[in-house]
Amino acid sequence: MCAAVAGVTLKTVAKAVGVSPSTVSNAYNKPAQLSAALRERILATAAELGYAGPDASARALRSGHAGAIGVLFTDKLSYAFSDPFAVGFLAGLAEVAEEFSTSLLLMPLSSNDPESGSTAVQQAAIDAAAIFCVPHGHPSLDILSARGVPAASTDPGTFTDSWVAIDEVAAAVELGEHLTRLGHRDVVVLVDNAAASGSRPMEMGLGDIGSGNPTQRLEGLRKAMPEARIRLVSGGHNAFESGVAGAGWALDAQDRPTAIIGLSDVQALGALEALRIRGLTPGRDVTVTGFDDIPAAESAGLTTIHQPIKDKGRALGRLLLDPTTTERQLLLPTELVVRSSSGPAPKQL
Amino acid sequence: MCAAVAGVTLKTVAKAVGVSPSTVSNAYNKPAQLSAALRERILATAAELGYAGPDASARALRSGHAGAIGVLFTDKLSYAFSDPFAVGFLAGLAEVAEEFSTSLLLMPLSSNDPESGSTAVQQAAIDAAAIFCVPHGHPSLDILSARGVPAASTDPGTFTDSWVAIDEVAAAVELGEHLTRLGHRDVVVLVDNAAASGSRPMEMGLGDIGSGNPTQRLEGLRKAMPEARIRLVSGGHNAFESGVAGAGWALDAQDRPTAIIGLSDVQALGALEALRIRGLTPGRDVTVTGFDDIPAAESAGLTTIHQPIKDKGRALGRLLLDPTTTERQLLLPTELVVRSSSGPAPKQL
DNA sequence: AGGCTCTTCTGTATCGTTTTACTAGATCGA
DNA sequence: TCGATCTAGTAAAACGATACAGAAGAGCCT
Repeated sequence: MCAAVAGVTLKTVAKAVGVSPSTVSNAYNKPAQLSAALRERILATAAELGYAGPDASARALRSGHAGAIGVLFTDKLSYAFSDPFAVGFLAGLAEVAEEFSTSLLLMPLSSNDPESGSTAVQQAAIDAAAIFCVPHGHPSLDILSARGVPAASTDPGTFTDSWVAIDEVAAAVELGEHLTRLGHRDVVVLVDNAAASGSRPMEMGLGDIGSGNPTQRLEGLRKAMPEARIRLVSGGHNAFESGVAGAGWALDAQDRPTAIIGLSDVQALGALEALRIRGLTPGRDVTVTGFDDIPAAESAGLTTIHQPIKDKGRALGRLLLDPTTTERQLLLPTELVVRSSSGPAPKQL
Repeated sequence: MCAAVAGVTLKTVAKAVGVSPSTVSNAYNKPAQLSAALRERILATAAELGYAGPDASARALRSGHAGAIGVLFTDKLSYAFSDPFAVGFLAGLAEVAEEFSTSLLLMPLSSNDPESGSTAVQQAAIDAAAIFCVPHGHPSLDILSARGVPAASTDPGTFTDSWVAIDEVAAAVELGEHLTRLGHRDVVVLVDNAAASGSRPMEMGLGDIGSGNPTQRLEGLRKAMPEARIRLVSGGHNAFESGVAGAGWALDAQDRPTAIIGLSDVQALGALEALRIRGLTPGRDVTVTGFDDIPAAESAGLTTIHQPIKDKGRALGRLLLDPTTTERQLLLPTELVVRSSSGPAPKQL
């Protein structure tokens, strides 16, 4: 009830009750080790003195575990929350974390000097780390790997060999084949690129794509659409607005593509908005497809690749927290979901 | 690069280089305190030995701050992510956290025995805590308050006197007046109630409502609709599905209300879905309103109360992290946003 | 009574840092 | 040349808890 009084430690309480510090510690951590009566007395005295229970940092130091797992996110932490895909992953992860009464530590990715120990990834007291769609070669990954905390990733290509992923290439092939069947031979792919942020949308080269998911999805598309012209366009980082901008650019260009492929659903939804603004009908005038199948994709009628994102979070959580987990590498199933936003390519003039 | 080698501490490095531990510590924390050459040498040796930088827990213990702020969420952590309102708040909070290179520690609310020190709220090493829509009287609040960490809440009624809130009553009055003007005299309010979860939707008394936002919003409604019959219905915890269920129950009842008021947008959106299923048109057959104005509310044409949720997160973050902040109590503006889901009450037969 | 196990509690070392006060030598203005 | 001010570094004491090895006493069996 009453607020903690500064300077009151376990030792203070021990002295007040007249027992050893170990006993007080046990009162909190191993109730079985001491008589109920004494425990009662200790807790009462503690309350009286304004002692709020063992200090978290001290406990973490001595006992060697922090009761929290770190989460490393794509790009800016604040963007992460704008993508329902990421949020779905978090929800799954949180579910498992709750089960093990472990907290989730969301760490901002530092683009700082990796040598200064001041980055969150360095500072964070965590028992393990979940890596969510962090581009290969990001400095924070090096720091994390150097720290030696157990880690699991959503990407098989990260330093750790614990991961939960989908077969990105195969999924993209499935989508590409769908588009090929519909006769699309000229497509624009909306990619995430922080560099294009703020400035106007621009066409990208393969080198501008962060390795990881994006490259693999592109690889699959190329494989399934060997005869198509595939252009890469970015309207900024992964977000709805970037989709609007990037797709808008493509639609207004001289040679309008017959299909626009968002590498994520948020971008694809942005593309749908760009169509709407221009009075174009998705699936008839221009085909739009996404990736991930976030909830909003369904009501928007977006053709996309479904992946069980919440399960991904759950599985990753288990990998980190559940010692009985044996499979360290999981490939989750995906499925092409065809909705109204994709249709046959209009005959070219 | 190479993974951390267990057992290598700051001391080991110090011995290897032939300097004192303090100097090694300084090499990481206060580069200005030692010659660049020596620092270089220390860092090199550290890398060679597989030392990954100062241990986070030890640093936290000794220096007294953890580099993280805790976030206490409504109900289950995993539900939190299903409400875009909560997610928006988090995004704002994350923005500020990033600025101060501080991590966000999401803690599952324990419904456990508050005496066992095993709850996340107890264990967490945090410098401060953000309290987001936690119902009054929740045990975790007591624990938190007892720990004596600086805290800020989205609710003026919590133990701390730092808060960022909206005038809930006034907002509800505005909404209620809108409905009164439209002639609604028989309304159902969809409330959050974990107890109704799983079971069938049910009518609630005032006592079943968690104190905090919900009570105040109700108070405002009553004030603005003095002549109306107001029923409370819950389809479970705060979620889309509960809205579908609760609204469905109300719509199928003998005496159908002319308006359904979701105490949150997610519930209201669920209500819209319930209307859709039954072939009813929102705003004509039945009026539906929400609270919060999440992004999806706009495209759904939902009449609702807009509040700057991301700003709320940002402001709360500042309250916790920015020492130059002086105003400890902030009231953010709200605005009634009228869209197509509200319309005049149909003439009663 | 002697030996055995249980229960309940004690003391102390230790976890890996950062902090504080302090020192030896260099630099400098007068 | 003298004291004052800086610089680059050291030594030892915290920080607040938990782990570990034991010890005193109770209870039980033979």
